Amino acid sequence: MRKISDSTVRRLALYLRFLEQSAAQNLATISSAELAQRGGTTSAQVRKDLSFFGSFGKRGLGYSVPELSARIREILGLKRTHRVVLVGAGKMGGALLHYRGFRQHGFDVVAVYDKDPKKIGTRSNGLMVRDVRQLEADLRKEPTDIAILVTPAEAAQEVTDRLIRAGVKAILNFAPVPLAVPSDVAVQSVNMALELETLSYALANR
Amino acid sequence: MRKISDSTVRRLALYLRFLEQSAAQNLATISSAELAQRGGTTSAQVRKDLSFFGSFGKRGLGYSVPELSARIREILGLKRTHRVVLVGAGKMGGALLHYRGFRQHGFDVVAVYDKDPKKIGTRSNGLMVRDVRQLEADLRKEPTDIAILVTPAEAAQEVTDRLIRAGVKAILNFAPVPLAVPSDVAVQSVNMALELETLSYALANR
DNA sequence: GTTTGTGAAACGATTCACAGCT
DNA sequence: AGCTGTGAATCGTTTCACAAAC
Repeated sequence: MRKISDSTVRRLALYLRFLEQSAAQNLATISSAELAQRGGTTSAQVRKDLSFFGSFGKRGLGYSVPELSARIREILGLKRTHRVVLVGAGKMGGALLHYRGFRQHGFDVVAVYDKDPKKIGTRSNGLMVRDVRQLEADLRKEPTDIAILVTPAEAAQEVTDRLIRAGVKAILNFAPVPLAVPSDVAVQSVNMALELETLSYALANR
Repeated sequence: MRKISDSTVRRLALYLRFLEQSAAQNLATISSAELAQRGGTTSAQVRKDLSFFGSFGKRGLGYSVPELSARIREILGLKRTHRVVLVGAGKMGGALLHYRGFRQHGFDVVAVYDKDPKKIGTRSNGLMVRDVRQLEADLRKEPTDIAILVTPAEAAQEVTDRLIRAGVKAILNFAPVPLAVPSDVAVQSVNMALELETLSYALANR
């Protein structure tokens, strides 16, 4: 398949949000202009993004809300739920475990790992924290291809290596370091201090 | 000043991380190639990024680590500490409050707000949770231009409007909705379910 | 000899604008 | 008449490649 840009993929996910809202309001159709407005982009951009994958609209009418939702969910691989493991049972890990948005969007956190013996065995949101050394054995029994990494910086690469050995193919990284991974593994990093620094730049240059 | 792209600014913040690590190892100079490698980019990209702001290197030698650090900190507006207010004292807000990376990089969370009377008055990491309705009055006394927004989706826009009225000029948004803000206010959004969806796309298209 | 700084070239993403359906 | 789908034009970013500085 033709290479699709990361920004196109992110916008598709955004469009899907608006489509879900529109569905909740029982709207049957939506135009590229309406989708664009809510996503802070242009109607041409919306149509171009969709055109990479097919032509889903009706000229003169717009897009069928349920049909376009289904198509985008298919494109993004969201027609099934995804099992997710979380590594790092600190404050941040615990907060993410309670975040309802994951489950709502089809991402099931099925296990939590840590290496601190004080945390292993404790319960959080219905899950018992397991020893990170069990990771490979557990995933051999129940393959899982998405992990959320919420360890301190020092442990991040080591845990990443372990996750990859266990067959994980996608990592959402909250540790403030870049991860080295083979090219068939996808990583999305969220670096919170970095986000604040870009805001600092914006403030300094008004 | 010439418009600098968001990706350039993010990379500068990344370079700064590596420079800090290099400084900790007492390295005196660093080449664009070394900076590039750690940041997952190319030496030409590093030099181009820096060239928008001046010429900081020595040909044949590279860049002085302390000098380049200082320059980037200046460019990003990081030569002073920034006061930050946090709105939303839920699990996620609490986790962010304990995140040491903010303070380490010069961002001081000075107050936490919530609208839930059950949370107001409780203490978290040395800060008492205040009523969000005090926001305007508090910021009038102590102006603060960065806010971290960690409310549920429903409250996000209302709180944003309040923050803007209180003079906040930059918002790090963890609520899963786009925020409408005037053009002189900067927003960086972190949408965790969206990040997982881009990973799902990557998994579906290997 | 090494590495920067930077125009020029290549590439990629966005916007334009309009023909083609409904 | 209204809105999509899409080539063509535009705009912005990245990469190339080399002269200049050390």
